[in-house]
Amino acid sequence: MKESDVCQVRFSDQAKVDLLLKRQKDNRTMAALAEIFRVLGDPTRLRICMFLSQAELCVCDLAAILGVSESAVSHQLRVLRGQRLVKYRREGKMAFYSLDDDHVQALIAQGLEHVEE
Amino acid sequence: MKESDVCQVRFSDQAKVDLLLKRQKDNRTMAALAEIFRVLGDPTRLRICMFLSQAELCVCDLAAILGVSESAVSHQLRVLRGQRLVKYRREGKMAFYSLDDDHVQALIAQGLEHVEE
DNA sequence: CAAACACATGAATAACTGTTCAGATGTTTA
DNA sequence: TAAACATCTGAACAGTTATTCATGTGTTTG
Repeated sequence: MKESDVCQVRFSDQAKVDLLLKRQKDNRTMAALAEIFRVLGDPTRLRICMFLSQAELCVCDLAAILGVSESAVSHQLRVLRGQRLVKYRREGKMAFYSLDDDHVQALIAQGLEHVEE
Repeated sequence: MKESDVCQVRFSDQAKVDLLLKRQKDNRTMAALAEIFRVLGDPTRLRICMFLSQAELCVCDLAAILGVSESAVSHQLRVLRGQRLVKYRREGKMAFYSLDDDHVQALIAQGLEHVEE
């Protein structure tokens, strides 16, 4: 019987499993990474990021463009802020949002490559 | 009163809004992209992809490494398969999974750059 | 100062999601 | 052929989440 014909774990190929477990990123990093993807995984938030990659926009601009309420946009912007995906600049009563850094745009571009294969 | 002091939409700066709306990706592409991010946004699925980027693994290997039930892994692999993020190779009763293409790994690497700033 | 305005926030609700459990499918072994 | 095995699948439940609604905060305008 070939070794590869059997589920390794049941035959305690602990070396292989241990190696993978040892090499893995720490839990905090993985949780943070999953969180970034999760945040970009909502259509409204993703579209916000797409538009912000092209222009600095205020809340009601975004609401009008996206076709959702300003309240909904504000809630989502808070989530995006929490992951440092967007930043904002206050000017009087206005709040102008933009992407926090270039990583976000690069991440979206990378995702598009997979989608538009 | 400066034009930038006012929310453009209320003053119907339709040119700006229309330009962004015209430039935007079509709904299908955006939905697909959000879906990719959403799928990678679950810690279990993300960890599966991380491990599969290092080795071809069967379901019970993954279950052992992740510390979750084989059923849960199988369910999540189906989701990953649905987005063509992973593929599998049958060999008797075993199913060996691996990443579908290099985009996935590139996407995760790009995400890590943002997290490990 | 009072009203209008842009935005933020808390609570509530409806919709969604990941895991578990029980059972099914198809393959291999004794 | 029967039992063991690896995997898959449907239903159900608990936990999470995005939006709405009402209200609060701070700024600007008349």
